[in-house]
Amino acid sequence: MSRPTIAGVARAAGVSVASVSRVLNGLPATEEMIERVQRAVDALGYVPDSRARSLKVGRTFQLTLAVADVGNPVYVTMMRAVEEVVSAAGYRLVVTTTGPDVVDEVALVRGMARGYADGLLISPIRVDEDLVKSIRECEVPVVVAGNVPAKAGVDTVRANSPKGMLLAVDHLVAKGRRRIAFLNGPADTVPGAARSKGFTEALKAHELQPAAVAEATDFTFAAGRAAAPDLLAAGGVFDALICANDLLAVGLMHELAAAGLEVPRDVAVVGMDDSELAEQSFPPLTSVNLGSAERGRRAAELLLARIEDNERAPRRIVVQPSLSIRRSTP
Amino acid sequence: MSRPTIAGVARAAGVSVASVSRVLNGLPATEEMIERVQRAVDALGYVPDSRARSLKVGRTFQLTLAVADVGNPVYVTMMRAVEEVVSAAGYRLVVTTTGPDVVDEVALVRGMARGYADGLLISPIRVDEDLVKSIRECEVPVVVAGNVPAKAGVDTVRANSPKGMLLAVDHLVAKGRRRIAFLNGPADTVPGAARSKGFTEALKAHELQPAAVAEATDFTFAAGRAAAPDLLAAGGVFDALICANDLLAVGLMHELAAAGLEVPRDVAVVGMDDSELAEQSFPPLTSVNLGSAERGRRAAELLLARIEDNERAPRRIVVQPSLSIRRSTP
DNA sequence: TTGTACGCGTTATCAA
DNA sequence: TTGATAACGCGTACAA
Repeated sequence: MSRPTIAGVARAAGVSVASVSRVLNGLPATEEMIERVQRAVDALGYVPDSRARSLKVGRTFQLTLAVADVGNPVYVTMMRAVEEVVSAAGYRLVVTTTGPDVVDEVALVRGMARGYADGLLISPIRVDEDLVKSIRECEVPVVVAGNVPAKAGVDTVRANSPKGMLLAVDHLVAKGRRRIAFLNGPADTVPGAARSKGFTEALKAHELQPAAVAEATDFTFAAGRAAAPDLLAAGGVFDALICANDLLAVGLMHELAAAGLEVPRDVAVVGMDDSELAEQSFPPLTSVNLGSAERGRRAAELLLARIEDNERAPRRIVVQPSLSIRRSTP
Repeated sequence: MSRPTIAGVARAAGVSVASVSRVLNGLPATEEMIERVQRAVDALGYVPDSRARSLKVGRTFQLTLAVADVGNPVYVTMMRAVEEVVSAAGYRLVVTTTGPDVVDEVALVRGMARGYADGLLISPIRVDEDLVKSIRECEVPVVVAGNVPAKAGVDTVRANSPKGMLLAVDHLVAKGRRRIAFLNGPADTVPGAARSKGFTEALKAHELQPAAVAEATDFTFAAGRAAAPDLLAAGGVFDALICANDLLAVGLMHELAAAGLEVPRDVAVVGMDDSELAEQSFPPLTSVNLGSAERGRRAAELLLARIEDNERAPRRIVVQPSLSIRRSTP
C-alpha cells in the first residue's frame, strides 16, 4: 500500500480531485463538501506531496542559508535567528557550508537555478567580481548578510564595524588606556578588511598610533593562540588589545595568562561579535555587539519580503553596534 | 525570457527531449549526440529543474536534521559532521529546530510524509509512545541520534553516558577526590536520565555516596549559574563536581570563582560533551568526550545507507566515550 | 459551487 | 542508439 494521492481521496469521497484540492487549500466550498473531503483525508491519512506541489506552483517553500562554517558562533547565532523567522513564515531552511573558497560560493549561487529553494541568504567570507556577477544574475532572490557592492543589486544587511571599533576605542581611552594593539583575522576577507579599516580610523579619531598589529590566519580560537607570540614579542608596549572576534580574543587571553599577564590589570581585552562565548569566558569578555542575531532576523525578513514582491528597490540595511562591557576591561 | 527547459534544449539541438535527458544523465549516446546536446546546454545556460526531477524520480536528495536547539554546542558539532557527510554524498541538509516539546517532534516526523526529504536524522530531547509510533510509521527512513526503544525499529546511534560517567569518576578518584557532587540537567530528558543513571552506577562501582546532587532547569550556561546556590549551600562538602554538560560546568565555574573557590584546588570540575567550549574555558575544562562529531558522522552514514537499501536490519551503534583531561582537574 | 482536462519539467518505457 | 509518449501528483482554467 503506497501513499494515497489526491485522486484516491477524491474516489473515496466520491468527489472530484478539484474539489479535494479546493477544500485542502481553503477555497470556497459547501459545508457538506468540506465534511466529506475531510473524512476521506483522515481515513486514508492523506498528506499532500510537496514535490508535486512544488513543481506545480513553482515554489518549494524552502530558503537556503549559506555560510562559510556552521560551527562559528557568530554564524550559529545568525542561523538561529534566521531559522526562527523562516519557520514562522512556513518555510524550511536548507543550510549549506561554502568553505573558505569563493569559487564554491559562486557555484552555490549558480546552483540556485535548479530551483530547489525560493531564495538565498548568503554571508560571503570573500567577495570578487565573479561572485557579484553570479549574485546579480541569480535565478532566485538573494539577500547578502555582509558587504557587497551596490551594483550587485540585491538587499543587503551588514554590521557597522568601524562604528563598533570606535565604541571599543572610546571605551578603552575613557578608561585611560592609550597603547592599543589590534589582532585581526585574515585581512583578505570581508570582515577582516572592515575591521582593519575601522581600527585605523578609530585610532586616528583619537590621534593615537597603533601599539601593535597582528593578523591571525583564521577567525578561530586556535589562530588566536597561535598569534600570541607575534604580539607578545612587542612585550609591554600595549595596555589594551582589540580582537577581530571573540574566538581570537579568548584564544589570546589564554596565552596572556600563560605569560603572566593579568586581564584587565595589565592588558584590557575587547572582543567583537558579543557571542555567547564572551559571557562564558573568564574573565567575561567586553565585546562589541555587531548585532548578529538582528542581522540574521532582518536579512530573513528582507528575503521573505522580496519573494513576495521582487519589484521593490534593493534595500541596504546597516545594523548599529553596541558595546557589552564586562570584566575584561577596567 | 524565462528559464530554458529540456524541451528548449532539444529544439535548439535538433534532437528529442529523451536524448537530452540521456546525455545529461550519462546514459549511452554517440559522440556526436553528446556534442550537440552539450553545445545547446551551454548556449542556453540550461540547468535541470530539481522540482520536476524530484517529482519524477521520487527523491529530493535532501535530508532533514532535527534537533532541539541549533545553538547548543553539542548539536552544532553534530550538525557540522552531518553536513560534511551529507553534502559529500550529493545531498542537501534541511535543518529544523523542534523545540523542547515532544508534540512538535511528532508533528515533524509525521510531516516527513510530504516527501520534501528522503530521510530524517533526529535527536529527540524527550521520547514518548507517540514519538516512537510516529518514527516506526514514518514514510521515509529515520535514524535516531540518541536513545529510543528497539521497537521503534530504526537505526540508532547513541553515546555511552554511563561509561563516560565512570571515566570521570575513575579519574577523580585516582586524583584522591572522594566527595563527588553532580549537577544534572532536566532529568525528564533523554540525556538527563542517562546521566543520572550513569552517575549513580559509577559511584556505586567505587562504593561512594553522592556528596551533593542538583538539577538545573536546562542544559545551558545560565542554568548552570542559577543552580550554583543549591550546590554551594552544601558548602565544602564536596571536592569534586561532575556536570551533565560543558555549558553547565562553565556556568557553575563562574559562580565557584565568585564564591572564592579555586578550581581545581578546592573543587575539581568535569564537564561532558568535550565541546569547543571545554578547551576555551578558563581553566580549560576536563570533559567526557561522548563523540558528538562521530555520532553525527555515523548517523549520517547510516541514513544514507538505509536510503540505498531499506531492507537491512536496524543497527544500534554505541559510540564509546573518552576523557579529555585538562586543567580543571588535578 | 463542482467537475473535466490540461500542464508544470523531468525520467523511463517502448518501438523503431 | 534515438524518438515519441506516458507517467509522477498536484493546481487551476474553463465549462457546466
